[in-house]
Amino acid sequence: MSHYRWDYAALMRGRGFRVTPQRQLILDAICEGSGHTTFDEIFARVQIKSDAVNRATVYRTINFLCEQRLVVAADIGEGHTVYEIAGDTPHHHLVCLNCHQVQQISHDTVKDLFAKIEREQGFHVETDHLALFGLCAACQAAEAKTPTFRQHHHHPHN
Amino acid sequence: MSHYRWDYAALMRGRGFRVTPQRQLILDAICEGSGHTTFDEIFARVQIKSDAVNRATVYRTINFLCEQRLVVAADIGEGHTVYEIAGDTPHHHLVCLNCHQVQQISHDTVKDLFAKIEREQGFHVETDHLALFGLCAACQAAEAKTPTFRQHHHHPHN
DNA sequence: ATGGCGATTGCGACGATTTGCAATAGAGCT
DNA sequence: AGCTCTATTGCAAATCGTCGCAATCGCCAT
Repeated sequence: MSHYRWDYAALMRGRGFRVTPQRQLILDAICEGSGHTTFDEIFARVQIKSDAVNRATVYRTINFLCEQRLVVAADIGEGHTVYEIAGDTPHHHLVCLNCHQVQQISHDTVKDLFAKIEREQGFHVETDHLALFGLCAACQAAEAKTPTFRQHHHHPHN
Repeated sequence: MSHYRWDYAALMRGRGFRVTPQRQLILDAICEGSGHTTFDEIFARVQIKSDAVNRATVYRTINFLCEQRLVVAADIGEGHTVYEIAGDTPHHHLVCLNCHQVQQISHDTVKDLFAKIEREQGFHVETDHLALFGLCAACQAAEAKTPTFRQHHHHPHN
C-alpha cells in the first residue's frame, strides 16, 4: 500500500507547505513494512537511509503528516502509538489485553454508533482510528480454564 | 462519590499489596473534586496534606491504582489524561476538537457496539473509558458559518 | 537560472516521566 | 510486642518528547 497513490507532494505544496527530503523519507518509512509502524521503527528506517535526520524532526514530521491527514495514528495502549498511511480501508483496532495481538474491525461496524451519537447528542464524531481493549477469543478460552492466567502487566489506561 | 463504598484496603491486602499512607492520600485526592482529575491536581492535593510525598511515587501509585481497577484513566487527547474513581456510573467521553469541551455518553449508548463485536468477532471488549473526538454541536454550527474557524492545534492522534 | 521570502531543520536546552537502587516500613507470624 | 520478609518509597540519574532559535534550503516570481 504505497503513498504514491496520491500526489502527496502536490497536495502539500497546494496547502502552502514544502516537500523536503526528510518528509519523503519519513513518509516512505511509514509505508514500509506490514502497516502498523511505531515511532522507533520509523526512526530506525529513516536512519538507515540518512543518519543526518534529527530525532526532533521525525517527531515533528509525524505530527505534521497526521495533521495533514496523510498519516493516521492509533494509540494502542500503554502509551504505544502506531502509525499507518491514510487512505487504506478505514478501520479500527481490537487490542487483546493479554496477548497484545491486534485485530481490525471495519469502520462499518462502528458507524452505527457514531450515527447514534450524532442523532442523540448532536456531536459529530471524527475519530478515525479507534482502539478498543479487551480479550480475544483465544485468551477468553484460556481464562475460562485458568482464571488467573492473565499476564501481569500494566493495564492500558482506557 | 467516595471510595469508602469499597473496602479498598482489604481488597489490596487480599491481593498481596500494602496499604500505605501515600496510597490513601492519593486515592483521597482522586476522589475530591468534581470527578475528572488531572495528574497535577492530584499531586497538588497530596502536597497540601503531606509535602513529603515524592512525585515519582504519585506517578507509580496512580498507575498501580489503575492496574487494580480502583481508578479509571481516560486519555482525552493531546496527551491529557484525567483520572476518576472507578465504580461510578460507567461512561465515556466526547471531546470537542475545537473547544475542548468534554461531554459524557452513557455506557448504554456504547454497549450495543461492544455486543456486536463480541457476536461477530468473538472479541470481548473491556474498554471502560472511551474517548471519542469530534465536533460538538456549537462548534459545528460555527464551522458552518466560518469554514476556517478551527483553532489550529495538534490533532489528537486518534 | 537566479534571488529572496519564509517554511523547515538541526541543535541545544528544558520540563516531564520513568527507572535503578538503597533505605524504609507494612503485615503476617510467633 | 517483636521479628522477618519483601513491597514500597525517596532520591537521583536516565530517558523521552517538546520548544526556541539561528542556519538552511524549498518554492515562487522574476
